[in-house]
Amino acid sequence: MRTSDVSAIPREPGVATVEKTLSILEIVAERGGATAKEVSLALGYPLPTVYRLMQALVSSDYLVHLKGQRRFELGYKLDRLGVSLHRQIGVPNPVRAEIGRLHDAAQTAGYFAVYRGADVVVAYVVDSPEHPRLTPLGFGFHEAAHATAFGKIMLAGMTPEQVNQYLEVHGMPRMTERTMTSRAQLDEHLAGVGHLGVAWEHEEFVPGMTCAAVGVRNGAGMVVGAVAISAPSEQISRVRERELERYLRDASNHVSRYYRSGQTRKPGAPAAA
Amino acid sequence: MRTSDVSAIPREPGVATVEKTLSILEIVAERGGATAKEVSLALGYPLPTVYRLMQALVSSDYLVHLKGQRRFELGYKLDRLGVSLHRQIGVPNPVRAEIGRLHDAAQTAGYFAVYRGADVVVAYVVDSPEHPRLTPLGFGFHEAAHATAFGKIMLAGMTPEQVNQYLEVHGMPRMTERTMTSRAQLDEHLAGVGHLGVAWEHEEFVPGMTCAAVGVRNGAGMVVGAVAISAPSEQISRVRERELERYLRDASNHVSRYYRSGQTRKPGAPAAA
DNA sequence: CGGCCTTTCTCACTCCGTGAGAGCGCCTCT
DNA sequence: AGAGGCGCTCTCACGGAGTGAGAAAGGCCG
Repeated sequence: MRTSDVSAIPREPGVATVEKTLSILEIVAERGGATAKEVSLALGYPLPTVYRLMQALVSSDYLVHLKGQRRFELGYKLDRLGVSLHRQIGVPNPVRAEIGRLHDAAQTAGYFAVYRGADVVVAYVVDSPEHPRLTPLGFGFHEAAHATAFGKIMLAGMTPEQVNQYLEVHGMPRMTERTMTSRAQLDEHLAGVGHLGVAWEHEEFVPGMTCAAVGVRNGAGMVVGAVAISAPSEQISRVRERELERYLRDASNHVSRYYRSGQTRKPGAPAAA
Repeated sequence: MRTSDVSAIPREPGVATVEKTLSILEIVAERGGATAKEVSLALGYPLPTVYRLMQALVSSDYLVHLKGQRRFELGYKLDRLGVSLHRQIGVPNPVRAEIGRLHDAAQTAGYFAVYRGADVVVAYVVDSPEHPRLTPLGFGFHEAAHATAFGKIMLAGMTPEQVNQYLEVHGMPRMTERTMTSRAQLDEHLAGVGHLGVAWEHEEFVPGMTCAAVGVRNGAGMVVGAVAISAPSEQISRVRERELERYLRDASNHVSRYYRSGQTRKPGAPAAA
């Protein structure tokens, strides 16, 4: 929902046309297809402009024009780009399988997170109707590292400068009443996490939900990722915590072994399978 | 690639900026990430322009800037758009399962195709290392209906005017030496396909590969999609043909039953014109 | 056949994107 | 460490590209 208030908003010196074009794409995506008029109304752009931009998108295969139904829908190039993105983030199949095993064994949603540039990003998730993922924690989630279990593991694996930089960009927004929002508190917590090798997060991100994570390390011993689980807090007893930690360490060991064994990154060709 | 000579190229009156922006996106996708300079060189756009456009893409989350590695890679919004596209094409789970069963039973790659606007598009594929898909036939493939088995089924399910329109847009390009390229020949063939209820395609699309398809019908008896398989021609004996037809009809029956039973989220009627 | 909606076209204006060039800052090589 | 190279950003004046009102063309409906 973009407000098209031209006067008030301090327009970044971006390329206005690009922004308009992309917002059209997103409107069509949100609504599952839209007519030009709907877009025009929703975004406040004049009709001819909308048509021109949409035609540009159609001719590049980012949209298709369903003439019969007088609607625009998303085009096929978006699938290819999505696939490319997944290939760039590149979670190897053995790792996927390991997260699947974690999900099965722990009977919780299972996650795998990696660094990407200065960010911490969810790269793979396995869940099921009985054990669903935390709603915002899908592929590509890269916010609020201070309030998630895998985020803490990954922050603990960064240099102090990197942590500073991360927090400068993202801040420490309060997600729930338990979220840590003071830097001192977080630093102390991260020291503990680094010491124990496991991070717990009790309702600091979503009320009623608990997460835990363990780091994945490469041959040099550096944290390169994290395996994590999430579960309703009510299901987490002392015994259950021990059990989950065991599953996490187990998964982490297997994944770490994979990353140590060579095939770390960019194996050139996305090997079959 | 010279950018200097504007007069020679018959520029469509598209929005040039949009085109440039999207081509940047695609370069980054192809190469699995790129620096601004690489993009500038590859596309022949001046560096500042590339930076400006890339920053616009970054600020909309279509790209990310990995400052550490001085590279741009694809952003997370592309995943969401890809997911939206899949939702718009919307192959219901029971249908997916049926194609999976087709793959298992027939021991071939399995396909499901639907109408989308005036197009015929591959909506779902199940394959495996032993039985891989035909290389260009991935999700979103929508060309050369005259040379594919599912394309023939879907053309046979369209009105003559719809077929005319389709062929006007796409033509009948020769794919192999067996491709039908005359309209009369195709019409005759389609009549046979409509009569038999199954379409075969012997090396008309890719040399050495054979495909077959059977239509999926809704409650009104209209073709709304097609189930298909592909296999190396050398594996196709007379007996095997019979067997594959049986599997296809079986899959088609199950899928058709699903579409008759109500739950058709979209009335995938062949809407054209 | 006549209304209504979608889509395309035209055209003059002006605003927006453009791109050379300079300058800054980080990484690397010696 | 210093020097050099490279990646990245900013500025600014020019010019053409995008813009958007308006109207006309094309379809579908009753």
